[in-house]
Amino acid sequence: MERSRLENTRPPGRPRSAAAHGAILDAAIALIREAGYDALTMEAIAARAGVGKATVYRRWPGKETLVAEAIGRIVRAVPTPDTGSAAEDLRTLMRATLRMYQDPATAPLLSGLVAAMARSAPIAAAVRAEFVGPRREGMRAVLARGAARGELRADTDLELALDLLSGAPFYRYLVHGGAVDEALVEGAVDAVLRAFAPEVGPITRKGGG
Amino acid sequence: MERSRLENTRPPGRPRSAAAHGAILDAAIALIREAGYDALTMEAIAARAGVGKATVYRRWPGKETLVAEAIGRIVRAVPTPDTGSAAEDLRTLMRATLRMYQDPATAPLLSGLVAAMARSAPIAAAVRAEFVGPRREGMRAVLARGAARGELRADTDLELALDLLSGAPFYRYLVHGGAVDEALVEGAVDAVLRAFAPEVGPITRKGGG
DNA sequence: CCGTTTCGATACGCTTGCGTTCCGAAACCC
DNA sequence: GGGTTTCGGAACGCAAGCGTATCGAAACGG
Repeated sequence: MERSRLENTRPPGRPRSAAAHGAILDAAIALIREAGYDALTMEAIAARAGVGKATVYRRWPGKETLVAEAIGRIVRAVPTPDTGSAAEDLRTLMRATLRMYQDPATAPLLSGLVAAMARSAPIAAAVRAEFVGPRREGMRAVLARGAARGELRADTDLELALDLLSGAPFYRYLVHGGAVDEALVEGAVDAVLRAFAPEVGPITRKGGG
Repeated sequence: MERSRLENTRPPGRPRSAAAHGAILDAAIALIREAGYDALTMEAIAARAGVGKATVYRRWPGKETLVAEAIGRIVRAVPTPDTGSAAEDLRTLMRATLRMYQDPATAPLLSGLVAAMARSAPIAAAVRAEFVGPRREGMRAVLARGAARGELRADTDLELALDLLSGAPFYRYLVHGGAVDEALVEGAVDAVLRAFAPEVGPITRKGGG
């Protein structure tokens, strides 16, 4: 292969193990799940990954940047539904959110991530870019399509609607401690749909799709 | 004063300083504000309070119980309005919430408290009892009165409404990073009022007050 | 085969914070 | 004044985690 040599002149010596790289990131996520962000130690990461500490420090200068990169591994690819009904699409998305809160392997991550975000701007940026952003954009698209279709008021404050939908289960889980269940997410969707329903005017029946 | 001697037989020796007690709790809160819960150290608390570490450990067995007691000092006495209009009362309460989020001395506490709650059940209980509970009960009372008065649907899910109202600014501040401003809290109140408005029946005009 | 680099593993020095213990001084009761 | 306890302050031993250094072995290019 001449190409690879010409394109990025492979440095001499033994190449870095991609497997080790991935194992380290996976170990970091697993440990955050189990004990939270601030119980996370570089030693534990290396041990869990079956890797020497030097192998970790060779790749990342410290815990912060490592975690920032690992964030992207938490949850992947939440497909954005588009059935033609904002109500149905919202329910689909919120049920996926519900699953996350009910998953004992994922929910404990939340408080750790919140704490990490508050303390580190790079981590906050990474969480928003890799984790919050994509989900929020998907939901925003659903709401925007609903507004365009007339299911929601044209002047709906999408950001407010998004924060209402995402904030309710988030707040209940982290602060209030109540049950994050189907009733909550369904209720939140219904409430938002009612709150931003178009004015009940002269015609306006239901059959829009 | 014979009474005090008879009632609780004061122990011999120099009595514990109430001033030191308060200074320690205040110092703990001040330090959480400045650097977050997990940057909080017993040494820093004692130093800030102008107190020896022994004086701290004589009163609390560790950081956790100390913080649990200090929580009550963060914010005091949020009077529950009762003007006869749930809309107006809600706006009053949410504006108080807004002030908390906009206060640079208070807002940074939130993420620290969330992290502390996630790690310690006693702290979680203390935060809910001293901080979240009273505010939530006040707002629940406002909503309940509104429902009784017919401003809200009789079957309104109060817990859901509360989580929507409190969750939106909470989520925006901690996760999304957007501006927590008047538009957000006013919008949230309006949205909840619309979401749980009684069915638009025959009469129902606006003049309720 | 030789030089270079990474590999997993271990040991090291360093810092930080915990919780305890001591000190002389002060405050309280008898 | 004597006995007791707390006071603020400092020192202590201990444990944990950081980031670096070193080891022999292994994986590459030339």
